[in-house]
Amino acid sequence: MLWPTNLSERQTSTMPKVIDIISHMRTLEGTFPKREQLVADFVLANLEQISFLSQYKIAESTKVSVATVNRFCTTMGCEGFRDFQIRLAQSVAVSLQYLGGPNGDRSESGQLVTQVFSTLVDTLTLARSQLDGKLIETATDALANASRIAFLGVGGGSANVAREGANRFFRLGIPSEAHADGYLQRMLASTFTEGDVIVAISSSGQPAELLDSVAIAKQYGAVTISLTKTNSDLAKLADISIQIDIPEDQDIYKPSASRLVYIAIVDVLAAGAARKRPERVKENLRRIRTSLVTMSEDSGPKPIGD
Amino acid sequence: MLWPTNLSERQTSTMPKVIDIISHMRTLEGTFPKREQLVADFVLANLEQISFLSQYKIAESTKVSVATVNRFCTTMGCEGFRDFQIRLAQSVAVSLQYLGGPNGDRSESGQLVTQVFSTLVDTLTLARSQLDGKLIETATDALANASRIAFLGVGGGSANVAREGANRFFRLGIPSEAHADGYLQRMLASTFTEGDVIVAISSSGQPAELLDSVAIAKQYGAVTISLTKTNSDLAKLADISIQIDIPEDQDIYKPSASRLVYIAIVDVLAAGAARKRPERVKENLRRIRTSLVTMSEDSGPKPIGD
DNA sequence: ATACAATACGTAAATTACTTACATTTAGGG
DNA sequence: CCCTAAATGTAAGTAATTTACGTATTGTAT
Repeated sequence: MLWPTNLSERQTSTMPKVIDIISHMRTLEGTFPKREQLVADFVLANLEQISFLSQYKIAESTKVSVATVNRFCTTMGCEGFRDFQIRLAQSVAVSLQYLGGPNGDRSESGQLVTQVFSTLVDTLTLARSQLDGKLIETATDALANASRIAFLGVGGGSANVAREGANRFFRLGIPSEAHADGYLQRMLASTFTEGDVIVAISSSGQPAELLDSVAIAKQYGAVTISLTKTNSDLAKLADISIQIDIPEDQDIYKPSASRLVYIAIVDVLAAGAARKRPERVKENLRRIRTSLVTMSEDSGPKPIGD
Repeated sequence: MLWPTNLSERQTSTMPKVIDIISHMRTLEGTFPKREQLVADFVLANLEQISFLSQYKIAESTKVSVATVNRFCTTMGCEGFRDFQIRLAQSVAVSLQYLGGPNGDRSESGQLVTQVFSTLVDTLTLARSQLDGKLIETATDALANASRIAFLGVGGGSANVAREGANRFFRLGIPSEAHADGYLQRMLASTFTEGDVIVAISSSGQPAELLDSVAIAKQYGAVTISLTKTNSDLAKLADISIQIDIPEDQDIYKPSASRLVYIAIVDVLAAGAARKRPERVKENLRRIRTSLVTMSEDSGPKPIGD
């Protein structure tokens, strides 16, 4: 067996990787017994359908016996037909993913969509691998207990991330604001003190406004969190530095995915902080929803705040 | 049946979409009958194992009858348990692919990160399957040839998406602005005319400000694009409607992923428009970069505008 | 060429798993 | 408190998979 099939046996730490059964099949191509080879050919020719067929149907189509189909599966290293079917389904799903999705949209704009989304997902994956659970823990702790939070960002992208942050956190009942202007940032920072939190966001980690603001706030006892590039000046300066290294796409026609990643991280922080203060959050969300309900007749569960 | 299971019947051209069963399950979260909900919870908690379990094992673990497990599958829109198993395997494979395999970080915050990122990836996948290449083509055409563009959004989330849009498109050399205020929106709309484009963004598709603004702009000959919920009022009103159906997570501690999807779609539009006017884009990006370089010594390739 | 061994294959029985019909319980509304 | 409809469990029925065993085929050594 390649993979534990029942819960009690399963290892939670190192689950074996999904072996790409399609490649495996191609590797074994030619080494199969004659009739099994027929099955292999048929499978390769009908990858997308196989998973929804029964052994009988396959046996019928290939003119071999059911047992041969079954044997083919064990030859492939699977437990039996069932196991094979599932593994194949997984391989196929992954392969289709690369081919631009099951909708088979091979048009130019379809590919554009695929390209942008793939980049985003890849970048998200990359970012996740760089996130340290403990650091997130520390950051959410600070945020959940903050008496107020300021999100600072400079330039179009980061400023928007900052706004998202403020938007998320005020819903948790923590006074939150976002600022994009350097002078305001510095002024604000100097009013921050113990119990307050500054979150500085910058993909370059260099803007002087941010560096100044963080230094000022720190000096007055506020906790400073940075969301920025690994080893940048900003990362070195802040108390808690969430550092992310994202390859900026050189294709100037492709928007950079980094701000999306930043927003995702802000999401994580907000979700984490929310769990640490459940009562207040519930009440606040209820109030916000109530205030919105009067604006439209539909009161069902819907995105809070559009 | 959602998908033809035998070869003779199959259509090769328009294979039905692989519905992302995980997202679908999250959509239905809370609407299941009590015992079926138990099954749903179990499935979500053991995504990677389920496909290798039998109905019995699942029934046993969740303390419900086999029949209930089966019913759960049909409630999910599947043919039966088999069908469900395969579909789930596919969804899981795709998700795992992106998440780089089972995550080793089993700490609470590690799981938090995984959860947020998984949801994002799932939602992105789901959204992509709903995007129609032709529609995107039409939209990017209109945008690339616009003499000016206004991005309109109401409420924290959508307003930010609108800002992102403006931020992206002004870099392409197209005068772009974003507005979150209802009165400004209506006033602005009435100044729009042929050759101008309005992009209205709303996850509910109901705000009166947006409906009014779109109606006004349309009346004066501007092209109107909407980015909103399927079949909403806004979707019906706009000339070009990019319609997306995203399950809003019922877990109030988990931020909604929809705005991220909207930003992703704005990315797609920007990338598409950029390709249609390569010369102007290059020149504009060059100028923007030049203007930034003077602000910091480092002139290497870096995210344009932080 | 022939006999022997080993592998390949099919048939059918046994087992396992899935599905459905029906009876019972539970929850909501008058 | 009763009635109805939905939800659930039980158990019978059906389909699918796996296994055991016997036959056929292939290869090899004499």
